[in-house]
Parts: sequence; C-alpha cells; structure tokens
Amino acid sequence: MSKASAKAYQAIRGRILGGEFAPGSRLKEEELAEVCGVSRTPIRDALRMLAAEYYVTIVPNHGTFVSQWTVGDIEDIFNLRAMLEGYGARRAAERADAAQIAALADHAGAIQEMLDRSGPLDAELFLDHNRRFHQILTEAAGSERLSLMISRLVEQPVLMRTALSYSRADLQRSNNHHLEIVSAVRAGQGAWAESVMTSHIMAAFQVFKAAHPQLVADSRTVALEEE
Amino acid sequence: MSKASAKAYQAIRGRILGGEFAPGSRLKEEELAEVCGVSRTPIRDALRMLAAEYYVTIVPNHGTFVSQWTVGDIEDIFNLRAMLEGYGARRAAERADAAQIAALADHAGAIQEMLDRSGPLDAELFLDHNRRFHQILTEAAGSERLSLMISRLVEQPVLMRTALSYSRADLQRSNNHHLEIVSAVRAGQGAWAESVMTSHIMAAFQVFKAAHPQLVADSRTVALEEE
DNA sequence: GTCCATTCTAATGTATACAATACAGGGCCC
DNA sequence: GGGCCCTGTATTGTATACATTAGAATGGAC
Repeated sequence: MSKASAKAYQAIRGRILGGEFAPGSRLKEEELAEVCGVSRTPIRDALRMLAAEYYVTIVPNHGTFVSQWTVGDIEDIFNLRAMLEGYGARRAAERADAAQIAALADHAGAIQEMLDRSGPLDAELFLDHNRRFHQILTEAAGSERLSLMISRLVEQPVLMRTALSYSRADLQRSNNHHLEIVSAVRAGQGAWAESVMTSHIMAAFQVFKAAHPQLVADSRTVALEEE
Repeated sequence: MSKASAKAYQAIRGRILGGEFAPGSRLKEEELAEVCGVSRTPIRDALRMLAAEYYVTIVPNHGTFVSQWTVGDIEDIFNLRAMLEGYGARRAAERADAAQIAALADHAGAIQEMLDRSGPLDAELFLDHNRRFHQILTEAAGSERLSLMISRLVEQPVLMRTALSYSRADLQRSNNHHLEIVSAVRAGQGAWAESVMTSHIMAAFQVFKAAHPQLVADSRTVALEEE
C-alpha cells in the first residue's frame, strides 16, 4: 500500500473508529479526498480495502456506507474468530517448525514474566506480545487464505483492545491458554490446540461482555472505540 | 459493479480459470487493459475485487500475481467451508423465518423430484437449485460478514462444479443432507443443522478427491477448470 | 574478475478531466 | 389533486496524462 493510499486508509479508518463517521452514514469520495489531502483515486483504493475488512459497504453507482455494528455482530465476530483461529491452531500444531514453536514460547514467556512481576504492567507491551503470538500461530498454520480471513476479522479493533479491560486474573488465564497452546503445538496435538484456542477466544468474549454491560443489555448499534 | 469494471473482472477471472493466466504469473495492468478493452482504472478495480476473493495477490509497488493453488489449498478450502457453512446452518436454524424454510424445502424438493425421475438429469438445473439452497441458508444466518466470507470462498469454482462429477448415489446422499437440514432448521435445532452441513461439505470433498485422483497423489499446483 | 554504484526503463501509484448514472425536484398531463 | 415523466444536479465511474518507485543492466573502480 503506497503513501497516499495508506494515508487515506488510516484517515478514514480512524474517523470510522472514532465515531466521526457514524455507522450507516454515506461517505462521499470528494469530501474524503479533501479531508485526506489526496485525490479521489487513492480514496477509492482505500475504500476497497476497508470493504474487504468489513468496515464499509460499497453499493455500486450509489455510494459507500459505514457498516452498521450491532451487539449481535460482536458475538458473531467472536464466534467466527473462535472457529477460524481454532482451526489455525490445529493446523499450526500439525506443521509448525522448531523456530516457530520457539517464538511462540518466547512471547508467552515474556507475558508470563510481566505477570510475575508485581506492580502495574505495560499494556502496550502486553498487546504487542499478544498480537505477535497470534500472528505467528496463524502463519504457522500455513494457509494464506486463513491468514487473510483472520486478519480481516481481527483488524476490527474492538477485539484486540478488549485486553485493556482484562483484570490481572483474566490476563493470567489468557496467558495460561497461550502456554497451553505452546504445549499442544510442541506435542503436535492439533485437536488439543484447537480446543484451547476456542476457549481462549470465548473467554475473551465473556470479558468483553462484562466490560460492556450496556451493550449486551440493549441491542443498539455499537460505536467502536478508537485505538 | 459497473460496466467496464464488471467486464474486466469477468475477463480476468475467466482467463485465470481457463489457465491462460498461469498460477504465479504476473499480471500487468496495461496488458490487461488492452486485452479487456478498457482503461487501467477499472482494471485496478477488478484486481482489488479478485484479491478479496483470493484469486490474486497484490504486492504494493511491485505487481499483481495469480494465486498459487496446491492440493493442500483445496483441502483447506473445504475445511474452511465446512466450518463456515456449518456455523451458518446453525445460525439459520436459530433464526430462519417461515418463508425461508419454505424456500429451502422447495429447492430440496425440486432436486428430489429430479432424482426420482429416471433418465439423465439436467446438471445446470441441479446446480442452480443447489446454489440457491446454500444461498438462502446463508442469508437466513443473518450475518453479513459470514455471507461475504462464504461467498468469497465459494466463488472458487472448483467447489461448486464438483457436483458435475457426482454419481447418482452421490447426488442422492447430497440431497438427503439437504432434506435433513430442512428438518433441522424447521425444528430449530442448530447443532443438528451444523452437524449435517459439516457432513455435507466433507462428503463433497471425498467426491472431489475421487474425481481428481492425480491431484491427491502428487502435490503439484492445480490448474482450475473454467465454468 | 567481481562487486558496487549509477542510470535507465518499465511498471505501478496518483492526479485530474470527462462521461454516465441515479436521485430529487418541479412541471405537466390525466 | 395525484401520479407520472422529464430535466437538472450531484456523485460515482472511466479515461488519460504525469509522478514515483523498484529492478535491471551497464559501467567503473578496486
């Protein structure tokens, strides 16, 4: 993705996540071009990418609209992610090489060290290790399609940022899952790895629900949070 | 998708499926523009869409390449489809309305009538009913994201066209699945519907393997078939 | 002779001007 | 008075010209 396209992509995505562009609202290419300081061509590129990631819906000859997010959608995404990442974990257990296993162990170990130290922990650092762990696991699955499908889902920041509302106990459980996945992958036990990963995502959904009780209670459209 | 974009999309897609554009080969925008008789702008649009459907891979500032398809990829796609369509069937069972259930029953019933009549059956008609059945079920699942994910996978014609290599017994089993899914959806039994759908896709994979023994034996790149 | 730097070229990325389409508003006919 | 058609306008779709980048080939220096 080149300079102007990337600039447009991030500007539009940021405004959607920040709530500046409300769900359901129409995005006019010319306005976006003015806002982003580029021409309409990279704007159109950016919109195509955002459509691939389910942020917007393009109606031909009619316009581009910000996707509507309901509470049901959030549950849907967690379910899809649980399936896809579970499948990825299974495949990874069946074909990860030594270097990948070592890298997985490193990241899980680093998180564990953070948890073992007392005092407040560096949320950004935690998120980074977490993201890398999932990324390496997905790569180890060896399916380009799967990687793309997952990344297009996970780009939705509601999911990753959920970690910020984790209690220390939640974080420990989360990393217990990581450590157990490493064991399963090292043992080459696909079904085990899949099962733990599914638990991992479903536990994340529970934390999310606890952190956003008003979203679960009523069923209105969700305003996503900026990163 | 507008006229020129659609023209370019179909032209490029057709040539990829026909083997004219070999897997791994680089697609140059200017050449494509000449071949399709449109300018580079709709070509770029078409390539973005094809990338969303995993037909091609776009490397920024470098070029667009036809995706490589190995036998492992085929298995991967069937697995992904089994999961996603299984999940869709589960959701459909939990929320399909009367009209959708009736439509599902109609298509499964129409296929059954074709099978009950002796003599050769109309393959195109069968495929049409089959496609509609799966489409309605996916719609009934009520998840825009899921619909998109599945359609992007299923667009790969290797899958749908598999039906052409079905024996009469295979077809009957396939439609037994359809009929059973209708029962499960009507009963609102999500787990049942999911289970049958998973069987349905996995059975399709077996038929595919039997019909393409040379592909399963060695692991070379697959040349996809034109529709 | 080999390695590195430099330039050249071919392809993608971007901007802008023009075409076609879809919706809205108003006028006309029934 | 209501419905339909028609025209005007705003927005997306397309074409083309220009900018930028990455790779390859060539030349020079060591």
